[in-house]
Amino acid sequence: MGDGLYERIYEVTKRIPRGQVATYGQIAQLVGMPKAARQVGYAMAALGRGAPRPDVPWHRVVNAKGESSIGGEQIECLKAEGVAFDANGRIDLRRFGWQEIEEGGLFG
DNA sequence: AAACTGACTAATA
DNA sequence: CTATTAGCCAGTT
Repeated sequence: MGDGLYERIYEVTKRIPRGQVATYGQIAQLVGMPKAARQVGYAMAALGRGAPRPDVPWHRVVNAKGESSIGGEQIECLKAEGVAFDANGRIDLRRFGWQEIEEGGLFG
């Protein structure tokens, strides 16, 4: 523990602000492994499976299409935080996608 | 030790 | 829109 890739993923996931979502690939980039989007998903799968990680908001992680890969509780949790889904069950990442850098304010 | 299984993404055809 | 391919890691059997 602590020196695994999964732990790194959990640390980044914990930084996602409430009411926003991040993609697997985005987190993969933040941990320094832009091609490890899969591992991010697998790391999330490892949660809610007897691994107590109540401090990791795994529900704020969705796929690149802006939709929940598992649905169910995932979607319910996001709706409860104010994240809106369209008729296709997709999230508008322009609005709810997590951006480390703020809008820039230049035009934002 | 080897094989299997998972909540992904981007590019190409 | 679908199918295929390459790139990643950890836990279970």
